[in-house]
Amino acid sequence: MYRTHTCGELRLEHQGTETTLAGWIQRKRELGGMTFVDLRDRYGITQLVFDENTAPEVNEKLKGLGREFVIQAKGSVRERSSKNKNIPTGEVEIEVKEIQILSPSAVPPFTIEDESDGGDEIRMKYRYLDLRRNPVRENMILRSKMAHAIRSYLNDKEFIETETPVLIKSTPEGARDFVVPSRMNAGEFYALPQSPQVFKQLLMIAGFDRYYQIVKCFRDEDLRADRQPEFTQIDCEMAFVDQEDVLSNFEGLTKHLFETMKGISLKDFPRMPYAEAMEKYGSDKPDIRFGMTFNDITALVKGKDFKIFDDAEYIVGITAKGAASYSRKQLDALTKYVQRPQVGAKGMVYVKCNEDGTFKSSVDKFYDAEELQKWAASCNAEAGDLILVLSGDKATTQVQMCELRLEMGRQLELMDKNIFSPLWVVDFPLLEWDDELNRYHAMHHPFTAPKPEDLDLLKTAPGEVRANAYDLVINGVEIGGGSVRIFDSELQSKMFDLLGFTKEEAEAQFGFLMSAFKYGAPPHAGIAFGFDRLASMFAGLNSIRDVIAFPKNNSGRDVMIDSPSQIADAQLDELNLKVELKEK
RNA sequence: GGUGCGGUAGUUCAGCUGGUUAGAAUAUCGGCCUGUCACGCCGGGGGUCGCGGGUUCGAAUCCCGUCCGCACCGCCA
Repeated sequence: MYRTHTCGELRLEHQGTETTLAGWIQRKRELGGMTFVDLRDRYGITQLVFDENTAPEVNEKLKGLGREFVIQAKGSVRERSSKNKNIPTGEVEIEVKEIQILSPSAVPPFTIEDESDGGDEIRMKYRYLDLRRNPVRENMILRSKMAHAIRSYLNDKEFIETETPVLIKSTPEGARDFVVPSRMNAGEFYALPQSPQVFKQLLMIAGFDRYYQIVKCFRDEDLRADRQPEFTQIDCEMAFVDQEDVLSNFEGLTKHLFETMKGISLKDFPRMPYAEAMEKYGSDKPDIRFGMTFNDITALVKGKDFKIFDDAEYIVGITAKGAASYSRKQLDALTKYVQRPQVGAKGMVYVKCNEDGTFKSSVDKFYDAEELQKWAASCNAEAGDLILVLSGDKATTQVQMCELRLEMGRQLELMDKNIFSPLWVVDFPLLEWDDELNRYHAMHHPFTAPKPEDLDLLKTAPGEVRANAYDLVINGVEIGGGSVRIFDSELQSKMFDLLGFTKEEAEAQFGFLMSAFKYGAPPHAGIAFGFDRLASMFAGLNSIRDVIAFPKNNSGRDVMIDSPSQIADAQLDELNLKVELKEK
């Protein structure tokens, strides 16, 4: 037996107990005649004492020990003469009678402490050491508990957890696929799933009624703090339901998670049509922790000889409460911010609504106080507020203003990490025009059902057709999305047709689904949540890397195991492959 | 594919308008220390200043290229 107790459980009531502990040496404090050793495991830290009463050979053994050695210590629990109130085991210590080195340790490359001296790069290279640190491990425990809570909630509601294959078929729609060569089928490749989409629909046709899976998905696209090439989804599908059933079920799940994980009870989630989100926030994932919504002032400001506005398709203002005191320097910095290539605005117009009722704007030459008063009225600005205006073509300007609004939200500290403002964005467009391909592509995916009332538009104005598709957005983060699916093979054919598939292509890629629809497909709908994003949000972190045990870096590399890597010629040979890199 | 920031001791960083032997903290090693718990005190060792090229009498510092990391844009049905 390696241990009788963990390093986190001994208390004053254990006084006199003979115990055996095992763990890592957190720290050694040598005071000459006596030495304290903090022994650490997942559960806590217990202090070991060595002094003149300790056997000489034990004290001798102690000399060679350093940080992160794994040792076993036998001894008795006693009350400390000077207690440490900061840790739960701080009232006791172990009077050590015997120690054994279970495993020595080299000096670790960074300190294994809550506030490590190590930067991201080295901690990722030695992730197994990083995971020893409390904050990192706690994130993983949080994730584990969330997964448990999700499973138990969905199991209680009769959802069947079903595994779907990881080696599937590549499809041209959507993100790039990761592919896996097949040895037994020379020259052919599996693809890793971007989502188990078609399988869960087939499970509905199979009559499972309710399916879920906490499942790895794969997308071969560039990474971000909130995007990894392999990530985890809470994937769900329900039969004989409409949009409302899905929203209420998963609003329920979300509330349950906030309640059990964070003790927060959320009010009912507002619903916002996509069109409204774009008009008011310039984004399909608005952060509604704060207002500062868009005000379209296009009609109001045109015709005053200000050429930039006269030439613009769309002119939009937001009101930053209490920001009239912004200095010239701050305003210049804001202008610079929107001019960065990432945002890409040409310039920014401001209007200070001064406390004394006067106005100071960057366009005083063109607009007098009377005009600016109208702007203020339009933008709900009062004395002391600052109006910021961007202009240009509508779609671009909306995106730019969205960035500016978020930046102002940050500057004015309106984005409290401890406040959670969820909403459902609904009525997404079914299709989106793709300039490159010169055709429509599915905004969500090709299996999404158009709204019945918009069906007639499919032929005349496909871009205006709305879908029964929905996203869950919390604090400006897209947590998940889903849709009501097509369950009619004819409509599905029509969709593939609209998306530029020939009959043959549709048959080759999704023939199995089309035939399945012929054998009694129930109406069904589903949703998928980004589990990593949800976990990072619950942990109060911005990067999903922090809630993934072994994440990949910006370039999609695992710097610890050093993957991806080349494979042996023999392996290539078995796969009937020859690697010849294209010239750049 | 693009933009920005960064790469200096094991680690985190300072130094960067060119000029002595490249510093600090921490880690590490040695000595002293019987109630520490970020122990304390004294001392030591530790550097391919990412890499390559250029400018210069002289480059961590300036220029060009390149690699790597992070954030973002494009991309992510």
